[in-house]
Amino acid sequence: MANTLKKIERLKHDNQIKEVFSSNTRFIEYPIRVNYTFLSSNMEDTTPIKVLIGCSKRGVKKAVHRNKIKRLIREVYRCNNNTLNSFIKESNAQLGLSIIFIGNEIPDFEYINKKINKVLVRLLKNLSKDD
RNA sequence: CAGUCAAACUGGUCUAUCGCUUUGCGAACGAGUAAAGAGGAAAGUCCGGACAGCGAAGAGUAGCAUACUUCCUAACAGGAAGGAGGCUUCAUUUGGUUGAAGUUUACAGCAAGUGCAACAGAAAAUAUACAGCAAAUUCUUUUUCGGAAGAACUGCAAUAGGUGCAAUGGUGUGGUAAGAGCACACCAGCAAAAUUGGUGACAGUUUUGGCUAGGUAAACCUUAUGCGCUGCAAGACCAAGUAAACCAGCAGGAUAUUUAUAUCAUUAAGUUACUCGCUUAAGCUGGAGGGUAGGUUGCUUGACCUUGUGAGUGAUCGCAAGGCUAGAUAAAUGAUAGACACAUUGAGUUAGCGAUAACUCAGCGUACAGAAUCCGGCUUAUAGGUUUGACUAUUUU
RNA sequence: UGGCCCAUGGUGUAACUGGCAACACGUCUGUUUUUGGUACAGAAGAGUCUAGGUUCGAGCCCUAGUGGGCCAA
Repeated sequence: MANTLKKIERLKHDNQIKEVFSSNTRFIEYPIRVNYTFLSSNMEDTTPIKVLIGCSKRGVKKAVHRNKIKRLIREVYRCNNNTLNSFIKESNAQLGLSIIFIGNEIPDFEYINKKINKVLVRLLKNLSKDD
């Protein structure tokens, strides 16, 4: 299965975003904060994970740098989301996920790679516990 | 030859793998395939427009902006060319006297009104007081009997009484008791008129006038000119459901009559900041349907770009040929690896008397910065490269 | 996207129409006390967010920037 991240796999709708942020399931793996929840079912849309990637304006001032960070996170997530994807598919639900960068400095690829992998492992563990 | 500053232009290239957005093909929002995909400032949001809506679509006031002239432009607080002033340098002169070059100026009005000016200074705008000068007159003292000194009264008008950022034209002569543009000469400067040149700002010349008019408008203000307000989160459309808002029917205060119209009054609502003005309504029943959330559209062919050519000192404009060049929306234009290019640091080799240059290897680095309706400007940021100008230092021949 | 406001000792605020940057709390030193607090006496600590301009002279006026906050939807 190819590592893709299309428009449909992004978390966009206002209500869904509110749903994700109002739930209490979250953790911080500095400099990344993760919120996640299972979304209420939607018949038309069957993508297993909906992801939102963000970066606060307070920490990083320049728009160029924010763009850069978001692109890095997106790239790493895209390359490593296979196991999570298949896991969710088996449980036949829809996961809403938000990944937000809360650091102050501009990271490089290696750092982000390490962090995101850690995050995904931790997320899997948490989800399997809930089941 | 190097460095610094200023201005203008430019703003890395290629390959592989894995991806993203839009559009075309495709029955298909899937798979596949082809094409395209961020700047000179996309930034700040400081001006000006296009485009769109609002007001029963009017008037006045307030408010805001601009400020030498002419031109350019869709428009501008932008630009071009010029005028005037300031500053610097050089030359020149008895002398900032004259000229040249460069640079710079929010450059209408304080000879409309009002206000302000700490400290210092007699005085900060008003002419008076203080200090000062002085003949005559009166008084006092003294005397060498000529006069002298002091006080009062009176006259004088400055600005050199030396403070201040700033001091009421300057020099000289006459004049007088003492003085004063009081008078005169020369110089500087002002106003008015005429005239010459220029589209004009303005410049030159002549005559007359009164002797002099202080600073500050980035103080209030005055004058002239311009501006209606709000902004693509504007606005339009889509399916579902329903309101204090809309439409229809019935009812409705006083007066008049032609009995459904007019006028008047009360209250309320809507009308861009305000005022006037304008519009509408008041209770009951029924109908039809807005906003908000979501989606679609607005959305990219345009005061467009490239090349050539003509007009103009120039900003700019005309003509011809060719081209289509982002359109996202919790927001695409990316990531990894490698090679080259450029800059810099260190080491080495070669050339050269030398400053240095060329080559090889290694390390580190490659600016500012990311479209959000679209254009024209301005401002600010910017590694390296190229060009031009100014300044500084130094080497070699 | 559009609009509005603010920045002054360590902290919170003043400074009127441009003319010596003030106050409180805090800090430090001394006195009082067996010691600490309280009280009393005194001292230090800014050049007003940054850079230009106007002015004889800017915290104040003008221009540009930096940082922070607020509002509409």
